Amino acid sequence: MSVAMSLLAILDEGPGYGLQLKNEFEARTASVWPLNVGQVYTTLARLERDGFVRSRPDDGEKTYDITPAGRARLDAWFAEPSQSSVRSRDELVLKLVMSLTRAGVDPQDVIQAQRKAAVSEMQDYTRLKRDAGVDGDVGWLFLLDSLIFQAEARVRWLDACEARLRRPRQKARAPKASDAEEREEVRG
Amino acid sequence: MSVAMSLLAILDEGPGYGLQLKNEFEARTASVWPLNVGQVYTTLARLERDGFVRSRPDDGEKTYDITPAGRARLDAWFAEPSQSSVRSRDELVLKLVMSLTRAGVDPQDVIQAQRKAAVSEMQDYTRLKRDAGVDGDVGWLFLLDSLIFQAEARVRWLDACEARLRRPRQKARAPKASDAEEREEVRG
DNA sequence: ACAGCCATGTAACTTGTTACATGATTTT
DNA sequence: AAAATCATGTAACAAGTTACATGGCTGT
Repeated sequence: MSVAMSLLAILDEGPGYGLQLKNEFEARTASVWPLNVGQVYTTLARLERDGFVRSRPDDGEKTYDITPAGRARLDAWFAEPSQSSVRSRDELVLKLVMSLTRAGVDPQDVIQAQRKAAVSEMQDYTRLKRDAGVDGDVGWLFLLDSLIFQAEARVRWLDACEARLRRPRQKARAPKASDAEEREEVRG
Repeated sequence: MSVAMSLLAILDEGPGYGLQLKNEFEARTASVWPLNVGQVYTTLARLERDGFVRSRPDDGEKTYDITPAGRARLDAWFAEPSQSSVRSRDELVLKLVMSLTRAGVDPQDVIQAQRKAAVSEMQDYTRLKRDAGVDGDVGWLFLLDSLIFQAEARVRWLDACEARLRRPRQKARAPKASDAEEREEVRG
């Protein structure tokens, strides 16, 4: 959905064609989120199918225009709250939760490996931000900040998990709906 | 992928069948991430196709076992870093970036609407955490913490964006490939 | 008998994604 | 002429998701 709505948003600023849209998109995300050209065409076809854009064969390029319905859809998109939780199950969280009951895997190891990756990510983005400076493109700075904030939150979350694992003050509560009775205890 | 790997992780603790796996999964995510039963069956079929599980027709239920290949795949999954940036383009970031160049939409409004939603999310999860207490299920607490940390990061990111918009110290750099020349100035 | 749950499954669809084919124009 | 770039497109697949069909068993 995000890609479709982004293309729609670009088209709302004026008509455009396939490759041009790809370049616009990547210019705004500065290649952190590369976009395969093929996907632009498939997405445009789906947008046209749904009546959000209309194609107009020009010279060599096939130009697309946004329709009133497309504009309405775009308005709705901008107004909608983007729920972080619902959007998709967080892979890392599932990984860690699942590691808790897995024999042979120490959750602490998982935490440390993921922490290392997150810190490294954070450093990369921080470096990019330093290169961009304070007078860079606003959109690009927003994107970088988001990546940094998210990575930082991730590191802090991993630290909190690690701390909680180190002092298991709880009485090893029996699992709620599970019927696995001889569940293995997490080794410290 | 996350769902498939999670089911595989549950199966690694012992054989199981469809509905049971669904219940196990939901018990561990306490219904924050509900899982349609149908998806369990489609996912199991795909896992079997790929040789990660093997089915064994029992009485009424069809029991599944993890295979050595499945165990290997699981090991790899636990070892892999979960990259936050690559996993998927962040919808909210795209929304905000795209709103920057959109006539008729004030990025500040987008920010405020999203901030409100994020704060509300945070409060919901914080309430849930308070109810869970410090001696609750570890996995459940991990999940809640993650949701809280992510929502908090989101709020702080939105605040940072808002602050940056309010003091446009930069010389309103011309957009790279865009041809929108009369860009509206953000109102303070 | 009927309501309700347990249990399995499938057809259909969405979004994302890539590998590949094709032709036109431009550069070397 | 060969290589590169521009431009469009398609077939195919992965993963997620849901609505619906089907059958068995249990309690009232």
